[in-house]
Amino acid sequence: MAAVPPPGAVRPGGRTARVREAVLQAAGDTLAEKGFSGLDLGDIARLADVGKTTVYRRWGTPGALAADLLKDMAETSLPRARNGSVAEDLRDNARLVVKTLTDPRQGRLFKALIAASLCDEEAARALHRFYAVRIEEWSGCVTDAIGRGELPSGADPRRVIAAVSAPLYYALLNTGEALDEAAADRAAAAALAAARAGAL
Amino acid sequence: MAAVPPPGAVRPGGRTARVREAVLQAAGDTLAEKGFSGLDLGDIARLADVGKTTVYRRWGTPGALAADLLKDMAETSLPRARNGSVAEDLRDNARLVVKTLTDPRQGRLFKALIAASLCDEEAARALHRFYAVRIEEWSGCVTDAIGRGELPSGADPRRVIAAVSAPLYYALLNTGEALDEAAADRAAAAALAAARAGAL
DNA sequence: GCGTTAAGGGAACTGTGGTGCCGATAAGAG
DNA sequence: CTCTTATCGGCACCACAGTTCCCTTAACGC
Repeated sequence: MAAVPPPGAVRPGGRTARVREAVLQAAGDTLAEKGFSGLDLGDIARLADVGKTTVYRRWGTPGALAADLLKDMAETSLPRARNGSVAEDLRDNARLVVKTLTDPRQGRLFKALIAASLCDEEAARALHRFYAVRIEEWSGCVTDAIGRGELPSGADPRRVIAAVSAPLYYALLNTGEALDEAAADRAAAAALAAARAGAL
Repeated sequence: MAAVPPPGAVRPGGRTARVREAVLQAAGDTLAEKGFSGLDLGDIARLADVGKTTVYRRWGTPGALAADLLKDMAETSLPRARNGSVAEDLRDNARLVVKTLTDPRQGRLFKALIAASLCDEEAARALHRFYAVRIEEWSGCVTDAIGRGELPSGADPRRVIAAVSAPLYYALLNTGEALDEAAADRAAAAALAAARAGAL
């Protein structure tokens, strides 16, 4: 059982890195444009101007490619808000989520990545990791609020942040309802009310 | 522009109906077992003991087949709870959702159908319709509660019901967190607190 | 630099998912 | 019951996604 290193792991620099970058770029564009079911590795190779064999060897399946894209996305982080009040911080978070999900490219990309996570176990792990990172980044807002006495000390920071996003994703995925600023503000207010009541 | 009726629409009875039933049954089984990406129309034909040509002619794509399954599912409705208190009704709803999503067959099936809705426009419409129906069925709990004075009259029944499910689906799809009875009770309590505070 | 070999890329091959064709069967109108 | 024709189903066909083979290029350890 000699551990066979996956292709690209031994000499990850130079050309290998350039290939990965070009492929992930093409994958993001294609996912945003055609969705997960339109992610064909042959197309990606042509679009990234890379050998078809290379794409099949390094990624193998659309799911694995989506998973790698998610790993890449999890590394670039956005700074959270620091308004000095939870109400405003949560509202900013909700509006950011809505802005992302309604953006023509980002919204379609996120849908496609969720689809990927539902079709591929590896992509699912990468997606969960991605959201864990994003939630962690914003949970400081809640920790600070507890410190300021704005929220009960029993409140779970990650659950509060998750509670803000949840209804927005539910609208996106399940009901298909419109995502606008009013929806964002409602989501933030609901999460805040639940947190204040000690339900989170 | 003579409207060409889709195959199966002119003589929907007898054999045609039996074929549809067998195909939808096979589609449900396959979606639950292999997910949306494993939904191959050729396999379905073999499993349902039906001509391959027939499946391709009537449904054409995995997405359209999933959409038809969703239409079928939207027709069979489950009765809502009537405990006499919103808190209990919402808790029952949350527990039902968790029970469904953690059931080995149902949980996988729902994931697969959501994946289908993210890959196919028609399946997306069918899924949104499905949830609209399910939410409508339970919104009576909230309407009744408003009548009893348990909730402010401004509360939107469908939004309250959606708020119960949202964190559970968020856990299922985005974070991958465990779905247990505690999570259900928390979701119900949070929705209730938000509704009482007038945030919904 | 140099040499080793990991990684890339071109081209030919193949299994199979999806289609077209056409005769067989039975739904539904009268 | 009879007739019309919608729908089913078997078979042959084909385009192409995914693989294999092997040569070329360039990482990176020394």
